Amino acid sequence: MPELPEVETVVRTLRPQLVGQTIRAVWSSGLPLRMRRRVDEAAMRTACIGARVGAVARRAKYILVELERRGRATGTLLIHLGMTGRLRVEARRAPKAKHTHVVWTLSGGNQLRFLDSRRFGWVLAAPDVHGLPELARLGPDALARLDGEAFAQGLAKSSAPIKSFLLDQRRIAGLGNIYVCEALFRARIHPRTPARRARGKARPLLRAIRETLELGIANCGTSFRDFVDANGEPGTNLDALLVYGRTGEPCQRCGTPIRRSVDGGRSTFFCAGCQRR
DNA sequence: AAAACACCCTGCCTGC
DNA sequence: TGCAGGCAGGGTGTTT
Repeated sequence: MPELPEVETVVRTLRPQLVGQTIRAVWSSGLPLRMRRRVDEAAMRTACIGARVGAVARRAKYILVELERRGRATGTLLIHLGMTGRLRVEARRAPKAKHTHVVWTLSGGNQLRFLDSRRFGWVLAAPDVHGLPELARLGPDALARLDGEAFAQGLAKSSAPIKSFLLDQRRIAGLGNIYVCEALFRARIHPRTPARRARGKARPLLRAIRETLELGIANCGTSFRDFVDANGEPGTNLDALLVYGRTGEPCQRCGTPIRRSVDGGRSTFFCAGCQRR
């Protein structure tokens, strides 16, 4: 479900509720999550119980809850929301909603809860998560200061459609289907353009990506179906989308009806007038 | 090595 | 009202 702006929104709403809290207990449903992997409850307990939350950060679409003991960093709780993952902070006595898979009890009397109906999300805790392949293979964060020249060189070496290129988290990390469609529209690049042919547009494309993501964050995320932040609030970015989900509506730049195609099994929205092959 | 595809899972919406 | 089919913003492993 969530892409970079949604994850950033969750992190921002989570941070004030978690930092300074000590984790007292951990529970998990035992059901398998992403790739049929179960949460390693023993490792989770070892890393979390008695630890204090020092910071809450984001790397691409991952949430990092930094743990410390006696003021020293001792580990990280790593969370990926997948498609339908949600984090909520609720009173300990509040009933556990359906699809609750992990619960961390906090010193203040609340619980952090991870819910995920489709179970495409992932949760783990470890002393050092940075060497894990999940994080190690990520490309530069899409909101980091990106090197336009390096990005252009990456484009030049790939024949994949530009949409696939941008969705590949090893190239640039944090974009998903919605924001890729939006960024390509802003940059006037057809989604099926071979990456190497978009090389000359590397800088405008990076600018479009940044604008798209910053707008998404300013609007607290896109709530297309059911995205909500850690307080249960939906974002308002749906209204700001220019092409995604707008099949048949006139392009806001040229009036051509927005088209939908399917690429690699995923919906693509674009304007055939502005985004020429 | 890179690109294309199948797969993981539930919920919701559409059309019959 | 029920049911089948299609669709969904994620990543990963396997095949080509």
